[in-house]
Amino acid sequence: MPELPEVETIRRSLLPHILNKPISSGKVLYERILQNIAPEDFFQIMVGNRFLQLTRRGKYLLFTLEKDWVLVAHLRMTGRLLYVSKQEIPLGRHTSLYFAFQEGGTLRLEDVRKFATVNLLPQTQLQRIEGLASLGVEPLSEQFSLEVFQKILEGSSAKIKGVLLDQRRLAGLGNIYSDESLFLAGIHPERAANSLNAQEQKRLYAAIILVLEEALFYQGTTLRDYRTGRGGEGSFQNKLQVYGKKGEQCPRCGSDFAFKKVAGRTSHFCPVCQKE
DNA sequence: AAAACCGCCTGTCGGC
DNA sequence: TGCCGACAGGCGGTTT
Repeated sequence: MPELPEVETIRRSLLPHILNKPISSGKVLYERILQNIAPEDFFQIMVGNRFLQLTRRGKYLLFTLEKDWVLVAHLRMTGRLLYVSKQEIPLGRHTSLYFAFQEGGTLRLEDVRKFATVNLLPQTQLQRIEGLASLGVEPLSEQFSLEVFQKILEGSSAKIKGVLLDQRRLAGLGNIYSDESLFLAGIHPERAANSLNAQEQKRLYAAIILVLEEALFYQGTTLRDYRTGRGGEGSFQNKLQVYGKKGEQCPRCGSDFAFKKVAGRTSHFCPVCQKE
């Protein structure tokens, strides 16, 4: 499931292929992907237009177009964004939307489970996308200081796992990197966020940054659906310590890993290294 | 006000 | 072998 490192990898891998190329045509095959606009209006704006910039905020990708339009994409669970150089290659079975560039090549959004969303709106209206407007701090930015993180933790008595997943507090963590960060820091997912002592706060802060940076270096985690913008697989799945390790033992202490639903998601942790 | 729960979707897997 | 329920998890909306 694309989290921050995956979405950032997609951004970087699409960037060299899609900028400043006039869009000559396109099609929506799953209409409900368009959140705020009808297909006819959508293509009226898109055809003849060009992507000028591609940026990321949390798990959102923002394609800036001419005339101040912005296409905002969120891949949710199984969405993929792919640049395919040969226009003739048939569309995948789960293609929801594609654009063809005048000079050849297509940009495609594929999504098995159809949760992905696309909005097209003027730059000045971006705040209309509630989830985007309310995003918290970017964990790989300079704004994410230890002090900022401490404020987040101390401001909530909810379970730490739920706080890490709350995009309004911290933008970009999903289930995989939350579990990996908590394991690395040795903190139980059900601890109250405001119960962490200064040392634990610091460990978790460092763990989040380390895990995200390493995952980004390895171009994300491909367990099933995730692909880069060019169709490649990431390799951080080979570096996972705890996520998906059912039936295996903790590399640190040898105990059997534990599993439990916390904040609605399966949490993976070591019951010995991560005491409640 | 915050937290828990549900619906959206389809493919995969384990059990019988 | 084939069927079926459970499960995967991000997020918005609803309920508690």
